[in-house]
Amino acid sequence: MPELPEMETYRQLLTPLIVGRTVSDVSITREKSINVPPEYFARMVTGTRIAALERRAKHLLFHLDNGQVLLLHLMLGGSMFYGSEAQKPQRTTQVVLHVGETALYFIGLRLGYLHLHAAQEAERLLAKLGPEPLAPQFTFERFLDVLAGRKANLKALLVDQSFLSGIGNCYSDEICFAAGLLPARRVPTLQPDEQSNLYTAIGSLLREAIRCGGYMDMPLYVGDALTGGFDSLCRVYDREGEPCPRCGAPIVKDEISAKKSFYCSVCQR
DNA sequence: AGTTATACCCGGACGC
DNA sequence: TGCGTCCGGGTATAAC
Repeated sequence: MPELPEMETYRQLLTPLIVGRTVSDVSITREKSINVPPEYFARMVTGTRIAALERRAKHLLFHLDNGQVLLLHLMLGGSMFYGSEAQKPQRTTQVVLHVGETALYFIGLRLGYLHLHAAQEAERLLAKLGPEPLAPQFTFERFLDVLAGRKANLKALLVDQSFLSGIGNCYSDEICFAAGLLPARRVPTLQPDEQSNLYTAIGSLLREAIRCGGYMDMPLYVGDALTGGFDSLCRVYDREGEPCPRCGAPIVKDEISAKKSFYCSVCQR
């Protein structure tokens, strides 16, 4: 499921391909994936220029030059493909934005969506998101501020979008492993050095994952060599029974706060 | 206020 | 192979 690094990878790869270009046509094959009548959606989007592409947590915002924004959330299983009809993978698409000869295909939007909003409205909808973990303003002091008073375990905390935005099930486990902390550890039990390790792990893990193109398996376009590079670098996520890369003990799969969780019971305390 | 339960949705995994 | 069943997962919302 796309999390912050996957959406950031999309943003980086997609920006030179579509920003500044005009949407020549729109196809909608699943009305539930959008939030307005298809005719209205098509009328508002067709002919507009994509002025900017912005990532906010796990969302991508397509800023149109008419003041409207396409707000994308891929949720589970959603993905995008950019290319020609012939190159497109054999998957049903829910929405297509045609850009000249090529098109941006939105695939696997089940719970995911591509919603049309006025820029101000999109802003309002995103207002409850917690801080961006990679923003320069997100200092260790700020981290301690948002940590204060929390009683939850690390798993529940890290995936809580109002605490920090952009982290999901995979990276919460990878962050806990990098910090040497069990996902079931509760915030009030964290020692000062553990708080510091956690903060450092959040930044380093997310940055590494972005550098490697995230862990999504489907390339954005033919010849895309970046997307998915982090998949083979995941230390614990979805690696039940495999040896811990640090100590060799088998990775444990557990359920914490109703979330699937993977960790090393030797390296993480 | 913070934490937990539930609905949403359907591709894909699984069983027969 | 083919059909049926069921699960997973992030988020909004409701309920403790």
